[in-house]
Amino acid sequence: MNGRPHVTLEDVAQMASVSLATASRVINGTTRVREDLRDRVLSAAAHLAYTPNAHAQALAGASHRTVGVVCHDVNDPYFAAVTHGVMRVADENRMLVMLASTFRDPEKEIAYVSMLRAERASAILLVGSAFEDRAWERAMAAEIEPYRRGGGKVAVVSRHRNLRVDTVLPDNRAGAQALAEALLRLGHRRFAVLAGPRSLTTVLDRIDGFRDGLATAGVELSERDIFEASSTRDGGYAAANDLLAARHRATCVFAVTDMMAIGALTALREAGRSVPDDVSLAGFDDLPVVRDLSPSLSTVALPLEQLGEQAMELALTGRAGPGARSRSRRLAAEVVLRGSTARRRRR
Amino acid sequence: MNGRPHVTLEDVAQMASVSLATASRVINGTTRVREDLRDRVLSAAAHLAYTPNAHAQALAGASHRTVGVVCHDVNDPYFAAVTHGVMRVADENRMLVMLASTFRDPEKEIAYVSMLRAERASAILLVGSAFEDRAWERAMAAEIEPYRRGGGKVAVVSRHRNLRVDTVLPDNRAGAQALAEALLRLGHRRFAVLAGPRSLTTVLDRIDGFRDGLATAGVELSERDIFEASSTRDGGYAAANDLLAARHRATCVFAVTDMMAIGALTALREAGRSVPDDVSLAGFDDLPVVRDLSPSLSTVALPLEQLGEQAMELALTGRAGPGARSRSRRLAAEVVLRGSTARRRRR
DNA sequence: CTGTTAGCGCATTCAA
DNA sequence: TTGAATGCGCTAACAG
Repeated sequence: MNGRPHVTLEDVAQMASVSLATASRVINGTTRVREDLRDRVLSAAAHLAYTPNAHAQALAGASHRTVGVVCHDVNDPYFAAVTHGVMRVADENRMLVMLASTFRDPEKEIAYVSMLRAERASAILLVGSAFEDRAWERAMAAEIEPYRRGGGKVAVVSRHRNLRVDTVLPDNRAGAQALAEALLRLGHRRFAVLAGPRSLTTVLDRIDGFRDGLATAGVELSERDIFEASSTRDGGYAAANDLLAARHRATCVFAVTDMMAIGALTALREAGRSVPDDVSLAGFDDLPVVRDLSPSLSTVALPLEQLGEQAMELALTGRAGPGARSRSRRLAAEVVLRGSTARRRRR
Repeated sequence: MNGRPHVTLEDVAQMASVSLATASRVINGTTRVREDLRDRVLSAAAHLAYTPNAHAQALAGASHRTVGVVCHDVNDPYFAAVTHGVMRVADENRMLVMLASTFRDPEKEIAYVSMLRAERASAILLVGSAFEDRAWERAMAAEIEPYRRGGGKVAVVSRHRNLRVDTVLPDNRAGAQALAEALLRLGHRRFAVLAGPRSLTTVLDRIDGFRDGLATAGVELSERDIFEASSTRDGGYAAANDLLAARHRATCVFAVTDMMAIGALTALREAGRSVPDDVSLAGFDDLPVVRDLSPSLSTVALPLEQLGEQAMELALTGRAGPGARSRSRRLAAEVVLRGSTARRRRR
């Protein structure tokens, strides 16, 4: 910011021939001010196109209406939907959102929290899976704790061990288990999983839940049934091709995220495999677009926008300080069977 | 921000037994400082988990590394992709992005620019179509101009009349025209358009371009061939149903955005119309997901992430002040024919 | 090289 | 009710 200096409250006060204090009072509506003075200040402000300097306000002690949100990738519809929920609540509370996208780089996640801390954001929201990595957890805690000690509120979406903060928890494990049971009911007995990086808690939870569900029918999921790739459309595409190359005999494939399922669907189609006639396919998340695929995708529905809304609400209503007991809201996941899964056919 | 006061540079200086200035120099690396002092400051800072107060820094004159981005809807993949590009460049420059989503409300767009102005964001990016409305244009200009006068940089993606700012311009008109010509070449002569609100410049440009393209073959597009709805998936779904209800005899339908085309595709499928056998369908934008639809969508490809990257670059390299001549970068749009469009069949 | 000091723009005491 | 004065935390002169 250079160029001609900004219009300041001082300028407004001068033009209105009142003191700085009076001008401040008018702008903030804190105290009653004589009608005519008020009018003079207001019209001076309008005339000069005055806008308060949020930095000065923040520094002078007025609380700052900014929240920080850190997600893995804005371009992924999952995060876009959750962020949308966050923004709705932020908007209702006239707050500005500083959104950081880490490009799935754990280091960046910590760096951004640090920047947000510098910005004195009144709350920081971590949206997206934690990383299962002791060093990362420690580094994150080293940022989060002093932040909370300084009065910052923190809320996270998804499970973060060792971070005693308010949490909104999509029920990944139970959802995946219910999905497994539903797929078993369709007659399937041979499964494969297209998984994102096992370093993500979310991925682990979904695999574990799915495995547990299969176990209820005595079906086992071995390491060779799991194809790991990145949690993206291209990851799903690659993982599905790996599965094909391995000549895996699954009659039903579970992709741990809808984005991966979308990539897998195309890979299967390109390989001449019909979904669901040759192989059934299910995802997880229920992104808006999966209903428009053909076949439409069976999946586990998560209330994506609510995830964001509730995290934001927790952050807004949170009592500051690390002393406050951390709250946790669990949101149910629901199995939705659509066209991409079919009853297993006899040969 | 309340709770226990924050750790300040003063605290660090005290703990390191140096002056405030020295501590500042060490933290910012501006000047050489004696080795041992440097170490003492650094270890004190680490020990106290010190983070500079960005507000104080900004107020004291250090330029603020924050940019504001205003888009219509983070949940729409178009904006998500453009924003992704913005974030990439912002990240490379260690800048924080304050992202506002207006929920397609013109009023909010102006309110957010005002807030961003208060935040003294070093640049403001307007992503997404302008509104064709004199009052809106005036109100927006009333925010933008004082902002630029104060040294703020502004860049926009898409055409904004009467806002003399740096612009990144996807070639909507030429793209739509080229699409029309390609569709004519497939033998189509009866067309319909599913359009977003005509209050958006982008929508108008695309319709006009399409009409011009048809005109080259003497094909006219009348008002009755245009079905208007919101620029969303649901809007496309509704518009397609309107078209069906009107028993429109188009052999080819152009949806002005891919999101609308996605909704239309489902509507047509639900109505038992095969795409492209019964009717061809084309969109605009080339969202990543449209390749994974079935049939894959013919569309006009825009370099979405580049749109965001270039806007951000313009803002970063921009000379401040309204005096600076505004620059404009035009990005080409390219027709991509996929499975959703077919040669017109004889009956 | 290091320390002292003067603001940055505002909210908020404290006096009047 | 209004005005004058203080300080928020920091950077950037300036002086030593």
